[in-house]
Amino acid sequence: MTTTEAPPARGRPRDERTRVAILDAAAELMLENGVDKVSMDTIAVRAGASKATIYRWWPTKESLALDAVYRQWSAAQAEAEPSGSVRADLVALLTPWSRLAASKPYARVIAALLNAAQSNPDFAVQYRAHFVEPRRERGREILNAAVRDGQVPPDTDIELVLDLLYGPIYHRLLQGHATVDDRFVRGVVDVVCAGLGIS
Amino acid sequence: MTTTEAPPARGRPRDERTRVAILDAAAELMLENGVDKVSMDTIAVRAGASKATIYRWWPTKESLALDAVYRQWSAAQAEAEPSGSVRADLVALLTPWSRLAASKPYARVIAALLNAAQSNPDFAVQYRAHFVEPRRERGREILNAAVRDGQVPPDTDIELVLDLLYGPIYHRLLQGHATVDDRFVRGVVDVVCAGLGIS
Amino acid sequence: MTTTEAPPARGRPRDERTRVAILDAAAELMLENGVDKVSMDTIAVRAGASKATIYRWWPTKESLALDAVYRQWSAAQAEAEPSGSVRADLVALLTPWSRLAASKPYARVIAALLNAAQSNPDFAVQYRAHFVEPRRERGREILNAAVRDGQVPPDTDIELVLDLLYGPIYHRLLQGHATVDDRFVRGVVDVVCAGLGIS
Amino acid sequence: MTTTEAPPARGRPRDERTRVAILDAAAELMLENGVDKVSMDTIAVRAGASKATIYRWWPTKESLALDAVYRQWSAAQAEAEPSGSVRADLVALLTPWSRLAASKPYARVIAALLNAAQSNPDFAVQYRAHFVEPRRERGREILNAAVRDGQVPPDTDIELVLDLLYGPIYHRLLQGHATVDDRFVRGVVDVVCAGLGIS
DNA sequence: CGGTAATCGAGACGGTACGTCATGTCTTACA
DNA sequence: TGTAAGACATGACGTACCGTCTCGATTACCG
Repeated sequence: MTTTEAPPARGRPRDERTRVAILDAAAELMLENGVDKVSMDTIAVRAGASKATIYRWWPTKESLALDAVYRQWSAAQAEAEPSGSVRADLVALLTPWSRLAASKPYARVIAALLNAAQSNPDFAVQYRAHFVEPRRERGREILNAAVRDGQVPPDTDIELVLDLLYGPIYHRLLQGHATVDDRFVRGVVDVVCAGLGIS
Repeated sequence: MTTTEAPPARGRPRDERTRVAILDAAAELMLENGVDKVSMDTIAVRAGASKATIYRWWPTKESLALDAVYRQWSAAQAEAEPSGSVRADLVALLTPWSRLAASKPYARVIAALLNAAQSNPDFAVQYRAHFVEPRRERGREILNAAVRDGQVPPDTDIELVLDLLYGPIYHRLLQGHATVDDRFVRGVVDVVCAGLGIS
Repeated sequence: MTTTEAPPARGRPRDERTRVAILDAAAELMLENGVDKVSMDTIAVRAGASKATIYRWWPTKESLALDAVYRQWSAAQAEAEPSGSVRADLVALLTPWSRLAASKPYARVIAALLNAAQSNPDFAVQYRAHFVEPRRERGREILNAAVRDGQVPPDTDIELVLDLLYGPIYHRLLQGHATVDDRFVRGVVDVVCAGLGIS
Repeated sequence: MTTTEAPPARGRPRDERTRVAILDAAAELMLENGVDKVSMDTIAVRAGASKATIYRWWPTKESLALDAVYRQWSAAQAEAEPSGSVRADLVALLTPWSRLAASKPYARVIAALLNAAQSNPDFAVQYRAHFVEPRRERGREILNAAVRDGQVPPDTDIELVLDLLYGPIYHRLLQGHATVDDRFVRGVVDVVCAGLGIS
């Protein structure tokens, strides 16, 4: 049984340092100024790269923004141990994430990605696959385990519960009408748990 | 006590038909194509107006989008009678609104406004004053009445509850990972009411 | 009898100073560096104009080069009096023109126009209408007059004679294998006149 | 006196088939589309060669164009026997050459070379050494022989006569205001010979 | 036969200019 | 004064070439 060999890789290989420089430059500029206010030229100059090189690997500014921010985003993820308590697990899931999201002007970038996703279904898929689904999946596991344990009734609409958990946090992040802090996250989890009949 | 008379109005008065034509053209084009894909030139041509006239009354494209869409939005509002049941009142508040929001590609425009608001605090205030606060205020009244009635404990964090109600719906509208229908809205209200200890 | 009135001219009129600034900048830069070595951006900056404004009035760099150089070219034209002598008239026609052509690196610009004309029939027509035909026409008049006078046989192929007069001068200008001076021009006219049987 | 031996030739020798493939591809593409419209990438792909290989042997696109077209050009040359008649010898010199030049869009390539030569003295030398001098030299021989024979006065300016012969043909080829056919060539030779006092 | 040296194809890369498009301001004439 | 028409400066866009580079593979000579 032979593993599929990597192809011989003809031609000059992609320069990893350039790739990283572009992503770093994009992330820094976009977080500081917002995606729309940053030009591809500026990113190219900051990265010491060529605009053509950027377009060779990222078709649009938004796809670059997604990769660039996701790089920081995913680097700052820590998995928590399941504790047996649904409430505690949900708080442990949401709190670090909400702290990260509120720690820098990520909301501005998220809003830009969201905006781009509205008119581009392919990009919407990319966006959800990176920023939405992984986090929902973790929540889904916690809730499914709770159903198996009998802590939550078996006819519970898990997807609805996930929206009840993430929706309010996104709401505050994006609309900016109030701050997102640990108290708020705990409050959301408390009401939802109470609503599901969890002690 | 005299009502404040309109000022003498020197020169040619503002043309109301032009104002409406601009708003209509902007709303139609932006709903169909998304705010970013529509240029001010296109709106001007469609409205039979001059670009200078548009900029005279609206400083940015987003402020025009806000006015244009809010005009349709507010025209389609109906106030429901308070029924005595918190749950029923909340459903009566959220359902027509969620139907409206999902009836056309409003989410695309909302996302654009939200995006603009991230980098422009003044516009963020405008946005919230038009699209967020009026609806929250209606919900706030319902919940405050419930507190007065004793249906809800007096230490309830009303703002958090409002986010629990609106957040999930906005979440689905913007992220597009699932549809917003009456069942979903009722589900949200059910869990939240249960969480608050409402029968 | 009413002269055809110019139409009311709606909108902001074209800025004549901008037009002249663009032509001057283009002429100066192109003569100094050659058409190909000058970028539209550079011309725009030098003219204090916008690139978009240039493209609004001139579709290609070559069409701009044509207008710009023709402006200098045509300004430096002086008409000579017919003297009765074909030879003298031809010398009087060709000498000032050849001096002008050799006075600055016009040949470099002409070569660029010629090159562009090879692949663009419409531009070729423009080029000939500006740089070739007016001068040929003057020569044609002289030669036709000579035919009427009987100085030249009536079956003379005028167009061929014109090519015999202009061809050698263009040849030296473009190929650069020898200089174009008054002696050369007179020599060309002498041989051609002798070939036509003119005393 | 020893002929300088080729050096021992270390390393892999140059691939002759590649050289020919590049020249063929360049000639075909440039004649069909014009030098400026053809990119080095396109030539490389058509030739099945690498762009780096092209640049290794030809410093600029124009130098490649020169080699590529000269290859066809020189392959189609036939030497005519001296006949004793100057007029006949000149016609025999110019006619096959003018036929060749007019047989394909060579003028377009010539114009590009000429254009490049205007801004690059070294290339101008190359151009003349390939396309101008060999032909002039043949004409020079004919005319010098005519001087020796006494058919032409000894004080004749041979270079001027050469320009009178080649200039008009180049003029029509490049300016395109009239066709170059055998009649035209014979007409040029006739007038020039008459001008020189040749029967 | 193994090492050294050059050539070659593939293709990534930095850079420059292109020609287009949208924004927001302006200048004119008309209402 | 308000407005339509439309010119204009500004600046970003996304593309196309240029000429250089870095690989791995190839092909000769040379020891």
